[in-house]
Amino acid sequence: MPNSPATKAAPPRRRRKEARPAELTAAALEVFVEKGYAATRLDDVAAQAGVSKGTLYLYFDSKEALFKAVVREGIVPALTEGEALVAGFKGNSEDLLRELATGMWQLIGAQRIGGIPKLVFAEARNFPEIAAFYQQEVIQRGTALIRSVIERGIKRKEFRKVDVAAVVHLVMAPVLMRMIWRHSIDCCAAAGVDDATYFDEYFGIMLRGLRAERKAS
Amino acid sequence: MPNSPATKAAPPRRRRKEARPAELTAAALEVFVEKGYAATRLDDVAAQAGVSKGTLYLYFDSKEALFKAVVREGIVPALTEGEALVAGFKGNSEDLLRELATGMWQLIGAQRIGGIPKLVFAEARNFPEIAAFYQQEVIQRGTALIRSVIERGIKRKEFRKVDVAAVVHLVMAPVLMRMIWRHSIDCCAAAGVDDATYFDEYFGIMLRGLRAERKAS
DNA sequence: ACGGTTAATGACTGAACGGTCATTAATTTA
DNA sequence: TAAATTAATGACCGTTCAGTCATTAACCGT
Repeated sequence: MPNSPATKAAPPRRRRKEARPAELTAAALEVFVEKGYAATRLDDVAAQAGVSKGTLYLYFDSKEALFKAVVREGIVPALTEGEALVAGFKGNSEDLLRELATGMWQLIGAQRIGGIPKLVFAEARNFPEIAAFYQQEVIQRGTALIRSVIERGIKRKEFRKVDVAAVVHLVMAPVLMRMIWRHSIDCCAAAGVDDATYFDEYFGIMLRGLRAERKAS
Repeated sequence: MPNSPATKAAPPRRRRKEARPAELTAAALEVFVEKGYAATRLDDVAAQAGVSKGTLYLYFDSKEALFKAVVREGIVPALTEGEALVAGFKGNSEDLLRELATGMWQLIGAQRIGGIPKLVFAEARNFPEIAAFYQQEVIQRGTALIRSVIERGIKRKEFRKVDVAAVVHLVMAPVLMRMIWRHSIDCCAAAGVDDATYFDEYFGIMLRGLRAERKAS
């Protein structure tokens, strides 16, 4: 039994004004993804970060502000990166879609932050402020990004003519559902299908489904 | 001002032992879908059904029991119907998949009960009992149902050889995501795409993606 | 009409949680 | 080293909610 006799001796306070915000959003991400928004207790976030609840309120005005910070830090940069990829891409649109989806999966889906979309979908109704925020900062940019890829493919005659708005959602759905499964019923191994196989089949179906038919000469 | 002078006169009690359970599950469905599981207050469910909270506990042991009753009443019968469709189907597998997906959408997705999957995905982590229940009674049967259709198609050489487990999830994803959108960020009109268009494009891509390539003679 | 049965009620309990603020102590400055 | 500054604390408040139970009243048989 180390640390005797007072095992519960209060650890010394540390003043670390600079490092706190990042530590707190990291801790918050952990707990939000684990518990959801409403069910996250700020005491738990504080404990996870090794500080008291009071300290949390020193850096963030409210639970909502804390959540927004987590999203801005974890998702928005990935979107910016995706936009850059699309803007500068030279090859065919199939490859672009592949790279974009794969990149987004690696940056978001496969990370802890990949638990956030589930949370937002789940609790949007109960927290309209958060829904509006996420709509603006993530969904609008995300769908615009996919749309630009689909339209590029159609314009270059690599993809069939399809209803772009619908297809944008169809392309995103399997990726989003993969994130959702991973963070809900069967943690980390949705029905025993590994990521590689899942994405292989995803591209196999999606790209065959989008490909412009080769007109018999 | 009708009903004067005591506008707040307590409405008379009514004893309706037979009708209550169905009324209560209907009210519960409404509130669960609106608020989610944890955020649903049993007082609200009772109010929605026009009874007091005490009455609710007369018919259901707990919130959990109430929720299970809602699922058993609203989703399980649709699965049974789907199983019957597949078991007796004579045509080709493309048409079977079409009918199954369309039928499930009409029976579940387009109804209020279509809000339940979102809720389960969202809160499975926090309520393991409910996750296990839903896994057993819905997910297992649902995935088995889709799997049987995919396998049928491959066996009859109507579909390509694919990784069945992965494709089962890929086929379900767009339908599930449609339900989720509908009950979260943009209520009832996911990004301005109507159901008909969405499902047209869904089948267009999925079936093209699954179809066995016609070997050049 | 009246007494017995039981469906229905709603005030109450105990636990939980977001947010506050007076107090404490680490660090800096003089 | 002593005073000033401010980061950090945690007890506390008001509110919310699942579940309980003593009381009330609707219905039924006689």
